[in-house]
Amino acid sequence: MAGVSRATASRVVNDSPRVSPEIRQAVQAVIEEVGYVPNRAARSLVTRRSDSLAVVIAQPAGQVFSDPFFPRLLRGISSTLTARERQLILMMPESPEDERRVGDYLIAGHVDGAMLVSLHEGDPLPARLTTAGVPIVMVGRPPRGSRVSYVDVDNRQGAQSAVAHLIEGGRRVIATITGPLDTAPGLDRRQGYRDALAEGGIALDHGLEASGEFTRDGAAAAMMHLLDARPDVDAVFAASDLMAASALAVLVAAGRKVPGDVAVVGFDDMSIAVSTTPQLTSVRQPVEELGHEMARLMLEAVDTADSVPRRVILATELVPRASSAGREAS
Amino acid sequence: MAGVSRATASRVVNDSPRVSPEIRQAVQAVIEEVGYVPNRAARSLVTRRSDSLAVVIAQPAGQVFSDPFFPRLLRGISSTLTARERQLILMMPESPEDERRVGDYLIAGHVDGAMLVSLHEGDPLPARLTTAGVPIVMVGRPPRGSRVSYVDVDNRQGAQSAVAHLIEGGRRVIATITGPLDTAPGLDRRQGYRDALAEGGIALDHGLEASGEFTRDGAAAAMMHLLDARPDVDAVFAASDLMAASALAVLVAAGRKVPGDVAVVGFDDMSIAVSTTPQLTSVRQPVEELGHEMARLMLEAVDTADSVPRRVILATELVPRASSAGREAS
DNA sequence: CTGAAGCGTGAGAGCGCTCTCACAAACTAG
DNA sequence: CTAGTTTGTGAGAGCGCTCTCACGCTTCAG
Repeated sequence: MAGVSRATASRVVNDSPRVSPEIRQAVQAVIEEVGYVPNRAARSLVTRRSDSLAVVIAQPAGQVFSDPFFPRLLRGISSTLTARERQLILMMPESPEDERRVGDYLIAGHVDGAMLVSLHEGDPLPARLTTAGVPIVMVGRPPRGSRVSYVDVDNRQGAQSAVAHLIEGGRRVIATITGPLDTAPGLDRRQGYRDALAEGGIALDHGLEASGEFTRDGAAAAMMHLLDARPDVDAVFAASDLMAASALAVLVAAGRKVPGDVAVVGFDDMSIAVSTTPQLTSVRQPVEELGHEMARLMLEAVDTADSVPRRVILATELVPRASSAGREAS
Repeated sequence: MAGVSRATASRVVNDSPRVSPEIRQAVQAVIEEVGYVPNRAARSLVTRRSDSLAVVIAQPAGQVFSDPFFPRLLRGISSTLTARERQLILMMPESPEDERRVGDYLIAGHVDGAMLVSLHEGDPLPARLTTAGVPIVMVGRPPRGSRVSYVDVDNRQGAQSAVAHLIEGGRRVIATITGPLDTAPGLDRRQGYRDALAEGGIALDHGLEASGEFTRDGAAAAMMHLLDARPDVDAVFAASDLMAASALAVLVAAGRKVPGDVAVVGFDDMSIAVSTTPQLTSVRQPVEELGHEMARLMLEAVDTADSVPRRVILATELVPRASSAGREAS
C-alpha cells in the first residue's frame, strides 16, 4: 500500500535504521491508517523467539496465599514486561505432575525465559531449566551453591532494624519467634535479630528464641512457651505478621499490656498488621519493586544471552505502629 | 523418521482418526524417542488460533488487593486452562493508557478470548472487545443491559443466609453496613439483608442501613453513626469482612460486648475474619470455583464460536464463628 | 575519470506447521 | 465383474513474517 516491498515495511515496523525518512513516514502512515498489527506467530516463527516470559508460581501449601504477595509481585513483573512489549504467561502447577508438565512446556522453547516463585526446597525445576538453556530468575535466596539469578529483600537488615527499634524503645528482654530454620527468610531474620542484640550490647539468650514455623498456631505455642519460660520478656520480634498477631493475642489473653508490658513487632507489613489492636509495627517489603527487578533481570538475561547469575537485594522499611511504642511513650 | 509424510505425522500429533493404528504407533514411538514438541508459533500461524486466553485484571484502587482473591481466582482459571492445554496470558493495566493498549493487543487477535476481572464501572473494554469479535467472560454481575457472559456468586442469597442466621440467633434490631450502592455486590448484599428481614417478619428500617463504601474508615464511621442513632442495635451485618472487623473494633471501643450485646457478621470469609477477637462469622465465596467456571465458559465460547451470553451463579456458604453466637449460647 | 565502499531497497527463500486435494488401494453393491 | 464408495496416505500450497543477498545508486579516494 505504501508502494514499498515487504522487506522495507518490515524494516519500518522493526525500527531498522536502514530506511530513508520519507519512506519510513509513508509506511507508518499506512500502518496507522489500516491499523496494521504484526502477527506474533509469524514473527516468532522466523525469529525463533516468543517474546513471552513465564511466571511459575508453585504453591507448596496454599497457606502462603493468606496475603496478597503474589498479586503485588505479578503487578510489578507485569508492568515491566508490558513496557518492554513482552507477554506474561502465568503457570500455577498444583501437583508434582503439573510441575513436570510445566517443566516440559518451558523446555520446549515456548517461552524465552522463566521467573520462578515460591518453589519448594529442592525442587528440580531450576536445574532442569538451566540445563536446557532456559534463562531463569528466582525470588528469594536459593539454596547455597545454586548458580541462579535472583532478587530478594534484605531480610537480615529488616529484622535488625526492627529489633534495634525495640532496643531504642527501652526494651531489654527481647524474644523472637522465628520462621522455619530450614528456609532462608527464617534464618536471615533470626540472624538480623541476633545482629541487633549484639550491636545493642545485649547478650544472646537462646531461651528467648522459639520457632513459630510461620503459622498462627505455631506462633501461639511459641509465645506461650516463652511466657512460661521467661515471664520477664518485654518485647517480641516475630518473623511474620501472622505470627506477631497470634503472639499478640496470646499476650493479651495472658493479661499483658501491649505495648505497655510487652512490645510486639512483625514482619512483612501485610494487611493483618493494621487489623489488630493495637496495630502492629512491621517491616515492609517492596514487593512491586521485587517484581520489577525480577523482570528486569529476566529481560537482561534474555536479550544479552549472557548467563552470569546476578542478584539484587532490596532494602526493607520499618513501619512503626502502636504495638511497639517506646516505654516513655506509653 | 517414521517413514511417513509430514501430513501423516501431523495427523498423529493432532489425533486425527484417519490414521491406521500401526502407523500411528510408529509415529508416536519416534515422537517419544526424539522428544518432539510441536512449534506453537508455526501451528498458530496456520490455524489462526493462538490457543492462549488473556486474563485482564484492571485494578481500580489497589485497595482491593488486601485479600488474596486474585491469586485464588487465577489458580482456578489456570487449572482449567492447563487441563485443556491453553496458555494463560496475564495483563494488569495500571493506567487508562495501559488499558487502551491492552484493548489494542486483545483486538489484534493475539489471544482467542479474554477474561475480564475487576473493571471499573463503565469501562469501555467489554464493548470494544465484543464489537471486535473477541469472546469475553467477566466475573461479577455486569451493568444492566450488557450482553456478556459472566460468573458470579449469589451475593443476595449469601447475605440473606447471614442475616437469617442472626435472626435465628435471637437478634431483632439488625443493622447493615452496605458496600457502595452503585456496585452490584453492594446492592445485592443489601437486598439479601432485606429479604431475610422480610422472611423473618421484621419490619425494614432505613435507619438501620448505613453505607461503609467497602473501606475500613467508611465502616467505622457508619458503625459510629448507627450506635449513635440506634443504640438498641443488637446485630450488624457488614457487606465485607474488612468492614465487619472495623465495625467490631468500634463496638468494642464503645463498650459493647460481641457477641453478647451485638452480633457481627461479615462477608467474603477472607483471612481477616479469623484474625479478629472474637473471630468473625462470614459468608464464604467459592473463589477457585469461580475461576474454573470462568475458564469453562471462555473455552466454550472459543471452541463453539457461539456468542450467546451465558451466566453462572455460584452459591455461597455461611461460616459461623464466635462473633454471632446466639443469645442462648452467650 | 575509475574503482571501491556505503547506502537504501527489492527479490525471494524459508521458519514449522496444517489442510486441501488427489490418488491408490481396499471394499461394497448391483 | 464393473462401478462407485470409502479409507489411508502423500504432494504441495501457503499461513505472515524476517533476513540474507544482490543490485543500483551515490559518494569519495586515488
